[in-house]
Amino acid sequence: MPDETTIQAWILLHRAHRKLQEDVESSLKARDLPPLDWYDLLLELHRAGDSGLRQYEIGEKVLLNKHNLSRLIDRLEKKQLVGRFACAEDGRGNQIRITAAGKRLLQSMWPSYGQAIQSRLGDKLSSGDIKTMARVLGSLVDIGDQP
Amino acid sequence: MPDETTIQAWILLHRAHRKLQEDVESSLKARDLPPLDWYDLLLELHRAGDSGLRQYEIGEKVLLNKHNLSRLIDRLEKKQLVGRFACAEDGRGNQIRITAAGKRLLQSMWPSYGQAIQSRLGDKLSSGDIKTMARVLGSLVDIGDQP
DNA sequence: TTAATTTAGTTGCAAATGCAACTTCATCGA
DNA sequence: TCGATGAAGTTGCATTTGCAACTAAATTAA
Repeated sequence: MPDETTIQAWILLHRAHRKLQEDVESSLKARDLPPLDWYDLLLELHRAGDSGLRQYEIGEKVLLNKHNLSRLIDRLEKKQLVGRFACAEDGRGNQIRITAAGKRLLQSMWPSYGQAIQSRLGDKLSSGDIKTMARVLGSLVDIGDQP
Repeated sequence: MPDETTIQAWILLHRAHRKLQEDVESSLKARDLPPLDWYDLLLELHRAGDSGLRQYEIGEKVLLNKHNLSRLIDRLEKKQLVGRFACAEDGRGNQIRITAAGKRLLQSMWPSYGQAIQSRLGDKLSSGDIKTMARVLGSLVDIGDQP
């Protein structure tokens, strides 16, 4: 059973996440920009370059399950921000690629998004604490799923 | 604008949260137990004692906005886990109090919940890292909302 | 005191999420 | 080589969330 500090850390992970998420989300919305998920996904595709990514690869990166991802991509595709293309190696799957409009959106979101991150996180913590936070959370994410 | 580490910390906050949340949530569901939010809310009410809490007080604690909280309480009330009572001091509001059944549920959830937290968090990090994580995240949550 | 503004909470509606079932294609083992 | 099993995505349906508008009571201001 977890000790008090572990419980506290768990609860704070929730609350910190919820608070920052809502803050940043609402500052995007105030500028009529799409939600965070869109940015996340487009950024991964942008980084992936011209070959794009398979859906399951995106899912692994952004930790989104396949049915929600499928519908998220539906929305982005409808706005012409990404494209679905048949996959040569695997007839079941498809390659997802970012479009020029997708890249433009990415760029146009960054000023607001970056500023929100900076004011909610960067300005609130010392750079040492930020580094520590990244290290500790990173080890939680990277660790496999062995029970 | 945020530096690379800050961006990384931000992204990892999301992914760590999502991963742990889904893990724990699914291990509750596997035992036919209600979701995390229920536990959170019931725990706050339990801690608050016999006088209960106003809805807005709960909202501040669990960082839930009022309309979602209102409906969360609807669900708990329907299951007789909490009760809504008229508030003497303020005719608009109501006091929320946990019922005996609510306390029983809290107890029955703890073994699964606690174990999930321990295996996902407690066992993965050193106790020093957990303490650090609690401290850093805590400072993010506590800090007020000055822009 | 009365009118204007805020605050607590609720509700209707649209959008997003979770779950389970389904289709289609790959792959593995006999 | 073929049949069973599994993986990649999609979709229907129920639940949950977010947004905006609403009611009702408290607070403030004139």
